[in-house]
Order: sequence, then C-alpha cells, then structure tokens
Amino acid sequence: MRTGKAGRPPQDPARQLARAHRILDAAGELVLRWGYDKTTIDDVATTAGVAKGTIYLHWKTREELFSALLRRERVILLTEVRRRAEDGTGMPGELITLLAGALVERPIMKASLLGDSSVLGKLTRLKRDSDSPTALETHLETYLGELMTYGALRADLTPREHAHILASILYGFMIVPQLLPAGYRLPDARLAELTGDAGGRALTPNAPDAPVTPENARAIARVTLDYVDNALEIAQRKLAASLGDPLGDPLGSKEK
Amino acid sequence: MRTGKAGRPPQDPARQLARAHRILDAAGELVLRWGYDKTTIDDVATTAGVAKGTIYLHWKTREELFSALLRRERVILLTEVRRRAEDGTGMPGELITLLAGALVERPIMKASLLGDSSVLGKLTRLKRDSDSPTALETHLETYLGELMTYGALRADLTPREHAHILASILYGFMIVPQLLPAGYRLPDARLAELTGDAGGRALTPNAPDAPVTPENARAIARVTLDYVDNALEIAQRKLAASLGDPLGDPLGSKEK
DNA sequence: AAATGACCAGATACACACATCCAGTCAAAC
DNA sequence: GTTTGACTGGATGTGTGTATCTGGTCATTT
Repeated sequence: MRTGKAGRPPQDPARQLARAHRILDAAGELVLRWGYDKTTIDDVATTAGVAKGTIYLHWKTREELFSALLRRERVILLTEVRRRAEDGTGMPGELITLLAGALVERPIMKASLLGDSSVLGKLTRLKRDSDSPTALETHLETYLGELMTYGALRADLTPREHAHILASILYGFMIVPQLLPAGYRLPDARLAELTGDAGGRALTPNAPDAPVTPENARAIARVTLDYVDNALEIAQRKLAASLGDPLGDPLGSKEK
Repeated sequence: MRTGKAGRPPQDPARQLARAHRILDAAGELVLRWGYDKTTIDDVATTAGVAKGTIYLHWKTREELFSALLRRERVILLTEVRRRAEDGTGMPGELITLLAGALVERPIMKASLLGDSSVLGKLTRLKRDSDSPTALETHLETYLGELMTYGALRADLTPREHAHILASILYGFMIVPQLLPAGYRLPDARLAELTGDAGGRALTPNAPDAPVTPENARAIARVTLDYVDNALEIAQRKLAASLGDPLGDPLGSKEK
C-alpha cells in the first residue's frame, strides 16, 4: 500500500491532475509558438479553457508553471528513452542514439539543453543553475565509472573526460543543424544515428582490444537501465512535486 | 634616428605595413579586453600610438579594420596549423587536433567560430554571412571527397555527413568548456587532443577494415597539406587586400 | 607628402513622463 | 469547496527632448 498522502483529498484528484496536464499542454504549445517571454498566463488559460485563477490553484507563480512544463518534458523524454532502451545492449553509442533521437523530437527539451533563449527567453539560465547541475553530473560520473569497470568505456580516459566528451558531442550535434543553412541539414533520424555513432566511437574501446564478456555485457545493460531508471525516478518525483498539491495542501506548504 | 613625432619618412611601404600590424595588435588586445562594441577607434589609435586619422589611411571604415584583424587571425591560425602539419600524416584526427590546439590559443578565432557576441558584438553574424560560408564548405567537401578515395575517411558516410560530423565535434568541444563551471574544464592541450581523438574515431575507418597502403598514406598527407596550403593562400590573399593599399594605391583604387 | 587632432554630424545613451501590459489576488458566483 | 474574471500595482514598453559619444573628415603642421 502506497497511499502516502495523509490529509484529505479535497475533491477529485484525478480530474485535477488531468486539468493540470491540459494546462501544461497549452503552455507547451504556446511556448513553442511564441517563446516563453511572450506567452502570458492569460493565453495559457484561454488555450486550456480554464480561468486564469484556476492556474494559480495549481502553481503559485508563472515560473513554477513553466518549471513543471520542463519537468514534464524531461519525464516524457526519459520515459521514451527508457522504453526504447528496454531491450538494448546499454552500450554508450546506443544510448546516445536513443537520447539524441528523443531530443530531436522534443523541441522544448532541446531548447532547454542548448539554452536557446529564443524559446525559453529569461527562463534559459535559471534552469541550468537550479535544477540538474551537480546532482545529475555526479550520478553521471558514477554511472560512467561503472561502465568503465565493465569495459564498456575506454580505460585510457577518466570518467570526467568521458563526461566531457559525451557533453561535447551531444551538444555539438544538436546545435550545429541550427547554425547551418536549412539546405544542409540532415534528417532527424540520421542526425541521431550519427550522434550515437560518433559518441560510441569516441567513448568505446576498439573492438579487438578488450572483448566484452557475456556477463559484463549483461552488467552493462543492467547498470544502464538502472541509471536511466534512476534518472527517470528522480524526474518523476520532481514532476509530482510540481503537479501535485494545489496551494492549500498542508504537506506542500513548507516545501523547498 | 629621431622621428619621435614629427618624423617624415617619405614613404616606406615596409614601415607602413609594420604600422598596420601595430594597429591590429592594439585592436586585438582591446577587442579581447572590452569586446568589439566597446572598442573605439580612438582607443585603438591611442593604444597603437598613432593618431586617429592615421588609421583611416589604412582602412576606410571601422569595420574594415576589424575585418582585417579577423583575417590576420585566420592567417596566423592557418600558418600555425600548416607549420605543425608539416611532417604529420594528414589523417583527420591529427589535423583536427592541430586545428583545435591552434583554436584554443587564439581566442578571437574561437570567438569567431562560435559566434561569441560577448567578444564580437555586432560583428558576430556579419562574418558568418560574408566571408567563408559557401566557398570554404565547397573546398572542404572536395577535400573530404579526396580523403575518402584514399581510404582516410569512412566509406559508409557521404562527404556531407563527414563535414557535418566534423563541424559538430569541433563546435561541441570548443563551446562546452565555456558552459561548464570553471572547475570542470580540462587543460587546453588535453581538450585539443580529445577533440582530435573523437574526430578521428568518428571519421576514420576502423583500423583492420581497410589498411591504408603506403602510397595512399603519402597521397593523404599530400592532399591534406595541399588543402591547408590552399586555405592559407586564400586567407593570405584576403589579408593582403585588407592590409595593403593605403587608400591612394593605384591597384586598390577601384574600391567602392 | 605624411601625419595629426580639432571638428562635425549622426548615432547612441540617458532621463523623464506617460501608456500599456500582465502576474497575481480576491470577492462573488456557482 | 471550487471556479471565476474583474481588478490592482509593479513592471515593462514608448515617446521625446537632451546630452554624450564616436566614426569619419580635412585644414593645418612638420
């Protein structure tokens, strides 16, 4: 039994949640069309078919609303990656392909990763600072360290360097198409493939050097799924915190 | 031996050229310190120890002055790359290492590549459009095509894709350090190494697949040096055009 | 002739008043 | 209890007159 929530369910929580998602749908649509700076709460309310005040029953401030949107995007992205990673090998190149593939399909996440101020406006830098930075990177380096012990990553680089390479390749491949004249762009799927390919080649030992034993291969797949699961779980927890509690909730009041 | 201020050396082209370089030195120093937008012609003149009008004996407009600066930077960069490439193999990874290594040492070139508006201000987009784009990329794809025929590049990618990968990796590795907290950064030399390493692995066939014959290796080294030479030559020609002719020069007179 | 720096005009920054917009509130209607 | 939407105040734009700055010129100096 996992009910957890002490206190009283005010009305129909499922209905509330559905409404929150409708509002986020509207916010997402508008932020893509006009950008964060030009998207007003009134717009969001109208598009979502609720009154403005209702939005403030869900989130205390405009910024919290969009923070929830970003968190939901992250959960969707990770869920998708997790789903596609399900029966993969967990090798870096493969995971990067999945990640890149999911990213090119989620413009808001891509904008968040790239710090694209034409979409996220003033929200751009904020997320970078507050949310993920140290925690995510610590988890990442731990995960990379594990991969190294199983021979999935080159032994001649430090975890720090692996992380650096990973970030550079992912960032580079995601941003370069935006700098190129439209005619030069590759199809999204191809871009994702090449990203994973480049990442895999940069991070992975040369095949003959150190063949991965079957049990190591299994371990690699496992720790990879564990890592994605963990990231997803954290993201889900944060999203729940951003969605749950309409203002009055006694638990949420002292939060943060 | 005096000529402190009222010296009138009739007209010594070499002396003129030296003065142009002194002015560019000053401009480079100031643009790095304060950025393009805040660097005034008066500043440059004072720092270079000449009068403002003198600068206009060399360049018709402020923009031409900075264009010359950028062109000189490019020539210096390419000269350095050319020098270091002299007795190399011409394989992609190696060349990328050289290029990245030269880039991290030349902040202005790096800013130009990355479109860093904190340094180049309003000049940022201009260069991108006017100078290099199509010509450079055509030459690049030709060169990549040649490399492919000699087996220096993977045969399962198109030249276009090779160019895309190259750009992504170079851009990613150069820009990521600026986004990271200072503590995470790798030493410049290591960064250049890793860039070339990643580029080489992404673009180069796996060793056992198709061993490069000695004569192909020689051809690769040759076309690489040719490519760099050609790029350098073009850059030098453009620089000469930006430096030469103090306005009166008969050759340059058809300007505007 | 070569170099200078005082000079000019146009651009840019600043300061202020005024209009507009919009996040967030809350009394009233369900 | 839940939802609404008119309302408010602080913030953000806009217009304008003024001051300052700075790219570029050119008569003067050496």
